[in-house]
Amino acid sequence: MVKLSGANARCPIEATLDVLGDRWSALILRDAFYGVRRFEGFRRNLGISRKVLSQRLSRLVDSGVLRRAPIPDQAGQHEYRLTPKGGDLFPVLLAMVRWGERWGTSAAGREWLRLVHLDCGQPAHARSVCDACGQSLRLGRVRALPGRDAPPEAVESLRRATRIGKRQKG
Amino acid sequence: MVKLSGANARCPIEATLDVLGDRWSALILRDAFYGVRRFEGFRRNLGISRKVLSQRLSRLVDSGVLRRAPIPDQAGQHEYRLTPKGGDLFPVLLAMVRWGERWGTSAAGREWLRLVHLDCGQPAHARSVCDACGQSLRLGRVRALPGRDAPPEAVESLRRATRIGKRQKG
DNA sequence: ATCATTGAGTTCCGATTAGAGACTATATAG
DNA sequence: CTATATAGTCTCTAATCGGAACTCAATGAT
Repeated sequence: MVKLSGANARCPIEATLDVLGDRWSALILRDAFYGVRRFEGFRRNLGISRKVLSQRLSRLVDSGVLRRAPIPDQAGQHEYRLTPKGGDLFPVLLAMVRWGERWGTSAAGREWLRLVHLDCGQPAHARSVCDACGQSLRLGRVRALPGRDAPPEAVESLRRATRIGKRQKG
Repeated sequence: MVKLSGANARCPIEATLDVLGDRWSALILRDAFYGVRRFEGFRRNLGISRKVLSQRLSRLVDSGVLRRAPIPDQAGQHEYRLTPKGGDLFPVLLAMVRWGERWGTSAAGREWLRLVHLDCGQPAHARSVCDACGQSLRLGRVRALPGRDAPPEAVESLRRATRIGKRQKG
């Protein structure tokens, strides 16, 4: 599952999944947003094996969302911090929080996590709005089209999406 | 990676990852948003093996984000459609698109996918705003605290997050 | 009526990956 | 000089993946 899928490798969602599409990587980033920075911190919080944690951290550093920085006055030790590229994943995590609060198993009425928006003091519930008009982006009101630089395979995929199996007889 | 992590299983992000935390599941949902509905449609678009596709679809149906519906006048055939629970994952996908467009490998200036917001006719770029005050939710301006119903382990995790390894000497 | 095709899976196999746990290396504390 | 914490690496077994072949039902073509 590490391999990219060739022609689709540039689809923006797949690009994001290269970083977040693995459960452990996503959880590590979640913890990074919570403020965890050190190897042992991630390990204890997540209960992940050292081997896998080591691999995932390396991969996250390689892909530029975390950076491995030495700790001053603490020779030989270092910490993993979010880069701007990594911090920009915040909206994805927020959207996940939102969904989990609404639909997660036995989430009904439960408050596991309290995110507070410091600018207004209210609980931070994320809403997706259109950057251009400011209105909520709702599923039937957004149309997906192949972009200017979509490879032919992708154009075909998108065009084929609704048609497969509809058995166009004529 | 299928197992839930015990005490943390109710964290809303983990609840979301139970559905989206596997690359194939995420890609299947992406295709579902594009309009793909049938087994062979997913298979051809994704190049996924039949076995894994079958497993993933079953899991997505079991978790309630897709529903398996018979096709009228097409005996024995059926299609997979997003449920309201599944459709509500749209903001997560939109946030992923946004990140991939900004940071994906060689995404610079490329337009692979064109999402159009039908309400305003402009390209649909998602922005995360606070449901309460309407302002953008930015990383440093959101504080994570244990919620009312957080289990003790989670409280400790969140409290420990920034402290591990800081070697509190006193 | 028979044969081929398509849709939707299931089964088997070899290769990859995950997780548990032991081992290592370095630095600090006592 | 020994014990402990940090940050890994190594080994072994068990689960999982992709690919290919096989199944089975419903059409479509001859």
